[in-house]
Amino acid sequence: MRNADCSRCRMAQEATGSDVCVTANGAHDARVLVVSKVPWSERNLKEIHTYLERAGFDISECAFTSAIKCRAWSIESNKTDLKTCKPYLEDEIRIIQPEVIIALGNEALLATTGKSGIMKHRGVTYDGPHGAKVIATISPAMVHRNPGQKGGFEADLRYIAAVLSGRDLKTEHFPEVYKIANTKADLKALCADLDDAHGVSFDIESTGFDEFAPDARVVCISFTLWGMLDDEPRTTWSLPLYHPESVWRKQWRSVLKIVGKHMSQRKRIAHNGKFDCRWLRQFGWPAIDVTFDTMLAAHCLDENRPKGLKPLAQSLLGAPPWAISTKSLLDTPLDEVLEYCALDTFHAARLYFLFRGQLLEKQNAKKARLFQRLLMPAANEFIETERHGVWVDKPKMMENWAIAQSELARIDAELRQWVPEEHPHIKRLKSGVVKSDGVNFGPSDFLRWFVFDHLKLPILARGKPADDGTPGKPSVSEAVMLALKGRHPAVDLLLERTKWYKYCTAFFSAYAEQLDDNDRIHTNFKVTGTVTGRLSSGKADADKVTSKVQIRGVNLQQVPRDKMVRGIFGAPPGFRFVEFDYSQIELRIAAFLAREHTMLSLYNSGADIHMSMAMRLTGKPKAEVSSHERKMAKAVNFGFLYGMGATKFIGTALSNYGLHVSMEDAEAARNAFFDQFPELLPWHARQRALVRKYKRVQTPFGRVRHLPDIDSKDRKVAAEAERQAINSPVQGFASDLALLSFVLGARRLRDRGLSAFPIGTVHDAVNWQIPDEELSTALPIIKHTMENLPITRLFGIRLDIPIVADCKVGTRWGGAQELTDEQVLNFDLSMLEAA
DNA sequence: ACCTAAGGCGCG
DNA sequence: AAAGCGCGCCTTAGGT
Repeated sequence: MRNADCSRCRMAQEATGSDVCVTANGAHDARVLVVSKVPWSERNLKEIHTYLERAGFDISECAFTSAIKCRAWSIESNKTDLKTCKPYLEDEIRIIQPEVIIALGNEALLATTGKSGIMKHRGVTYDGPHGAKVIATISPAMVHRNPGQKGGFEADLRYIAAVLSGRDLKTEHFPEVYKIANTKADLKALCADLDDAHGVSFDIESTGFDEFAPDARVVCISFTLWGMLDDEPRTTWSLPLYHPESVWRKQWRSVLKIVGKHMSQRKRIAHNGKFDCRWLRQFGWPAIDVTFDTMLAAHCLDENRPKGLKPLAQSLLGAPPWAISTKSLLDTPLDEVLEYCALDTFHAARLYFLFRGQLLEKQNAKKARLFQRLLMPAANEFIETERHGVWVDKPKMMENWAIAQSELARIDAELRQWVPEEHPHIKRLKSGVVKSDGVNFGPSDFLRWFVFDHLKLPILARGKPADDGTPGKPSVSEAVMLALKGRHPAVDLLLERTKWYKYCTAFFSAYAEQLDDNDRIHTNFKVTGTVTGRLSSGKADADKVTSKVQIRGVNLQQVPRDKMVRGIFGAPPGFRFVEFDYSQIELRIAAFLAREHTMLSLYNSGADIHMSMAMRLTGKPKAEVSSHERKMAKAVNFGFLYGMGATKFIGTALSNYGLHVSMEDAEAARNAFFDQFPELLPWHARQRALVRKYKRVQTPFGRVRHLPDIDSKDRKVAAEAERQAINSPVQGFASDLALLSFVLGARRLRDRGLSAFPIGTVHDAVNWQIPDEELSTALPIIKHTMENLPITRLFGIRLDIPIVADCKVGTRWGGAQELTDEQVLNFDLSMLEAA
């Protein structure tokens, strides 16, 4: 069967000797044949052995081969090569007669099943050649390129091992009792079951991400139920709603409302329930929230792991993969959709029992408290916040957008006068006709040609070198352009262009797209979005829906401070936009954690650390330091605080101030910072020692940052983990204080019967929409809440630093008026300057 | 038609 | 020898 003289494919022309037509390695009566794309190297073979053994395989039952038969280094194989080699592979399969073929990667999948699309087909069993079953997963090479895939890869292998053991995994991981509510009697029974249940996990399938879209529909809903004494799910129900085959299609809204009246169980569980609750409230449910969100729990227990329901169920419960076959739910047979949704709730319920158990363990007591007292309430509070969204001054937005566009056009026209008629980036058809003039003043290869080849300006920085060592492309970043400023008029224009370009593409156009009929933009806040505990904001979670529609998100945390942009967000007539932000919260917390007494006393005396740095750097007296210069000094202070070295400082000084700082001066500035605050370096050392010992650090509330990289042999990687160990407790604690302010502030305003509501958080600030007549009541409540958080009662923490929240009020976010403490406490509308 | 990485930049 | 931290989004470039 091996043809040592084979020359059919292009690979064979380069390969010699034993590299030509490589045959299977391993037992020739193997039960399992592992197929990769290209022939196995010793190292790869060793690696896959380890993976397989860990997953429960018996290596003596495995053989290893490849879809491409010849080993060649410089030639990339293609589909034709796969076809050419296929007879050899099929011969091998015929002779070995494996029970199961594991196809690693898309090429192996294609060669064994004829199917393509590894992410879609992974974990599914297909009939392969000569009676063998084929199950595919991703290739180890992909895991190398993208380490985040490792967990899923290992879960797939464990699943295949379980299939091989002859167990019926689908039945093992399927609800014991599964019912579909198709008749009125069923509906009645479902409601009765819901009333009797102690706990329920629920999940919807929807037609999209946006519950406010005119065509938004709930396709179905599922529930998994259990009783008070159960420690596993008992019954799972699926209720078809808006689906072409659904008996309830015409009355889906009223049917949904009926079941919504039976949701008073003690325990309500969902995976990212914020999404489902938002939709359900939109379609008539009362304000149901979730008592235990499995995504939040997963994140709280281990912030580094993937948080999707499927990866969690597969890796932690050993569940077989489940997915929906086609893109649109409405085109998928109803039974499949219902079963898919049912499995979601079933596995969410099982994850609940698992995570609840873990959170009840003694060593997780602090995490459990954080979860119960902060994360769950915050996620539930965001349901209404996201439904409210933020108001936008639409005419103003259109006006500013038009200005940005015309500025951009003006600059582009001016820049074009330096572009010659002929240049290497003109794109021509074969006929010679110009297809495109190739001019692109964005960070493109054209711009690199324009700046460095055509204008002959010097290359000041390069991008990352390629794997083969070829140098990176010349950088056209703002810092480089700033350094070239004045060398050519085009450089100045390019610097000006960046801002307008960004405003048009990233901001105004996205805002316009997202505006609803009430001139509001609804953004998504992810409570599990970061490793430190900060929130992230932007696009909706892609996990929920199998729609392919590209939806841009609006990130409320990166709105430019420029009044031109921030000034279009605000409150509609009769309301005010209010921003409360914690003053220098991270520095205060660093002072608290480091026990840095100089810094602590500075806060009591009201000194401005950033201003002193700005004066030092610019050599100007206080009165002459601009707000921009102070902001840059802030970056320097934070840089040193979190471990920045002198070299980076030189770079910052150059790109931010255009200042050429010598190494000695840089060292001096750094030394001055740490001399001023002598307790900081010992604190850095303590954090480094902590992370080296425990591989993790935590905030006072018990939020944990795991840093396994601390054991890396790469010093750079380990040093990064050390700096993260310094930063994370500060950043995490600061964001938890803001999050608690958001939760308690919203709750207290509601308890007072006010209609004011929070719009969202921006790391150390909370924004609110408040009716004019409520300002005098609401402002003092919010300020008092933020400055006197009950963290001793809730988390057993006592802070000995003053915490200060500054207040800005306006009709718009940008340009809002700062109020003094006195004005906040004794507010009167007449205090506000005319807009 | 899709995917990923990297560069760049908005925010804190 | 060299090393601020944390995000999301857009584009380009290069790939299957």
